[in-house]
Amino acid sequence: MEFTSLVDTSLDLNFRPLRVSDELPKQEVESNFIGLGRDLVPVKDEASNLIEELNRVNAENKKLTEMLTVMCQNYNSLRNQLTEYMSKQNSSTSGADQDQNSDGSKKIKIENNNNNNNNNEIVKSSVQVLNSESSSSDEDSSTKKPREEHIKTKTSRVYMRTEPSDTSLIVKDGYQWRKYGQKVTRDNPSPRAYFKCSFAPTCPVKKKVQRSVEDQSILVATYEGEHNHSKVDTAGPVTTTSPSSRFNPKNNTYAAAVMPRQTLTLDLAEPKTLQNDIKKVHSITSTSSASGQKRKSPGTDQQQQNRPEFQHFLIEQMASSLTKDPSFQAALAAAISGKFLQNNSNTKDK
DNA sequence: CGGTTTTGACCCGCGC
DNA sequence: GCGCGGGTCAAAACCG
Repeated sequence: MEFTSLVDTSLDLNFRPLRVSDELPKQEVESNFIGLGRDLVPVKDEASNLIEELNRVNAENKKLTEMLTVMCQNYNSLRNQLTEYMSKQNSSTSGADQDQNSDGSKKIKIENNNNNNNNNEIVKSSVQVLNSESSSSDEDSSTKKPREEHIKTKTSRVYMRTEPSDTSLIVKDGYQWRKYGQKVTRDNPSPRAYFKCSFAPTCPVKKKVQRSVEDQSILVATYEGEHNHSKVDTAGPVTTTSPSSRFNPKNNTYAAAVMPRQTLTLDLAEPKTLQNDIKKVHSITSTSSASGQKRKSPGTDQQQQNRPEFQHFLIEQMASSLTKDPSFQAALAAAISGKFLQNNSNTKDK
């Protein structure tokens, strides 16, 4: 299982002008645009907008870097666990006992623990892969299904933290669902909701959502099957409260206009790519940064910006801003969990 | 008016 | 055969 297939998430960072910042001397900003022959007052506004934008982009860069680090750590951890499991599987054909869950089904359970104290919505995401020949657990069972479907059905589970006050059983995963039933089960006082993909019967995917017995604030979503279509482009599932980061659930991207008419796509397919994309962000922001400071000492600033320390700082700034954006976190989490599911299905097919 | 949600009824497998 | 429990159906209610 490669991370590339796991997370094919792109970022589109759609930045909007922010609040006015007084950190940069106004004169510098003004002087930058005098040469453009513009009126002073509009230039002032535009310049301050650019500065705001720059500051915000820097902050987001930092956030993104932090988030990337955490993601990479989690990914490595997940891959190690998977590798370990695979090697166990290969070394012993009868070694399934230790991998069996209490319900008897053979599963891979990879947990991705909540990394820190920020407001991540997804506390942990786990992927459970049922062996094609194995029976399903009580939770995962679709006992009435024909055997063939049993073999084909991919089951995965996603854990998502919700607000304690939020009583809805809605898991934002980028797909559109239609609820077709709700039931109170014996082992859990919380009702279990049953959803079908809105594209049913074309798309056979179902999901069950129920609150965790241990922690009522955690929603456990169990997915069965795999989508035969792309994500629905609805604002609902991954609504971002901040217009600055517009998430597109169709392709798991964040749309970003870093600079006016400049759209940037961050491909989260793999850490290396991500790093490169962050650098793209940086290079764009560097450009805007340069335009804001060029006047004073163009050459010096250019050199300054080319310094790795400065680049790193900018990256950190942007990443920081991104990772502290709850809407971005939610969208990213949804995208990743969605990709986990997809990858899970694809892996099973092979 | 069409799509979605709600909810009681029904179906089916399983254990006794 | 019966009861139990999970899953699904489908009519009514709801909503935009």
